[in-house]
Amino acid sequence: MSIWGELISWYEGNKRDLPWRNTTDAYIIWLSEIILQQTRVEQGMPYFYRFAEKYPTVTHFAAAPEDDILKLWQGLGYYSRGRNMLKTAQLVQQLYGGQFPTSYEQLIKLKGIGEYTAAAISSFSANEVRAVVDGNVYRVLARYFGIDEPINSPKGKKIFQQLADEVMDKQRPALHNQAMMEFGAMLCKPKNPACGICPVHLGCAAFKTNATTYLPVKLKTVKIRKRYFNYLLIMDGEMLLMNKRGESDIWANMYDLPLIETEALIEPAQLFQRHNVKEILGSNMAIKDTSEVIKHVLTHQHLFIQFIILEGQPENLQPNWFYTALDNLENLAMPQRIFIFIKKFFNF
DNA sequence: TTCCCGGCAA
DNA sequence: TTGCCGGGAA
Repeated sequence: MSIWGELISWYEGNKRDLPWRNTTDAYIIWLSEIILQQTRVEQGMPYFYRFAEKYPTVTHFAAAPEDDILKLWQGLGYYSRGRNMLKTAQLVQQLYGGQFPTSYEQLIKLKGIGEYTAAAISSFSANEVRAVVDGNVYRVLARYFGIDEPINSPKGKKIFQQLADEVMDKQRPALHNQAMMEFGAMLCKPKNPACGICPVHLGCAAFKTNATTYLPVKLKTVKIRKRYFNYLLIMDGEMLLMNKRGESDIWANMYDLPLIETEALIEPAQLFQRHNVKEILGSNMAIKDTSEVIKHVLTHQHLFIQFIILEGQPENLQPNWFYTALDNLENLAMPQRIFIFIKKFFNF
């Protein structure tokens, strides 16, 4: 018995009775697996029943208009799943005469079927020895073996797939895969796992070291914010109007030029139509020139910077604005982009 | 209200 | 790598 024997016993005693678990019909299993991609069982269940009733075989499915599929899919999200299903159903109809394939190699070629789904269908319908690795399996393996390799890096994915293959109960692939996933969904949950009643907690690395909260490790996908910086270049005689930055944003406490940030790229002329800008600058300023838009890439933000050269004096200086002599510019700490522009502009 | 979760395709 | 979607938890 593999180390997961306990798990399979637990599964057999505690599994939910789900409709797609009582069949080896690859079409029905495919239907359920696609619906359950990125989707909770409770949410997918009613959809599964509707699809299975309306399209009892892949031949029925293949004959459906796309509009009907999408209508039935409505509310499930990730609508490309529905569109891909139709393509796959039609292909299965053509290539295999409506006999849904059960081998991993055939399945993986179909639209909307990736490694996970191919492993699931082939193991459930034909007991092919293919270890499924879904979100549940990542979690169970990371915790049980105490692996802190990120599960969403290419390297991590490879490691976890290999491990899953290695520890798989090869005598009963379908049962093993079901057990792993059910266990992850019911006991080894993302938050507050039920270690107290876990059948394998004694062998679990994360349980022993109290690390379930930290495993699995997932790389944060830093979402990049786009920001649009409109810098104003304003002179008073030989003095340049500068801005001292606050401490809550990038370039904290450094110096740059008076800045008007917008949610999108904007023409300087448009910018000056804005109520809040008018209020600060008044009506005595004219646009003399505008620089190219410079893209400045930071880890978590992309800045689109343009410099607007103005003539005249603003009516209201903001609290952090001040005039300084040009020969003092060398002494002020500025972001490199700003410094380069100013240096070039004043030719020093 | 925001955050987190999750397979596949391009 | 990023976009695709909706639901449930925080």
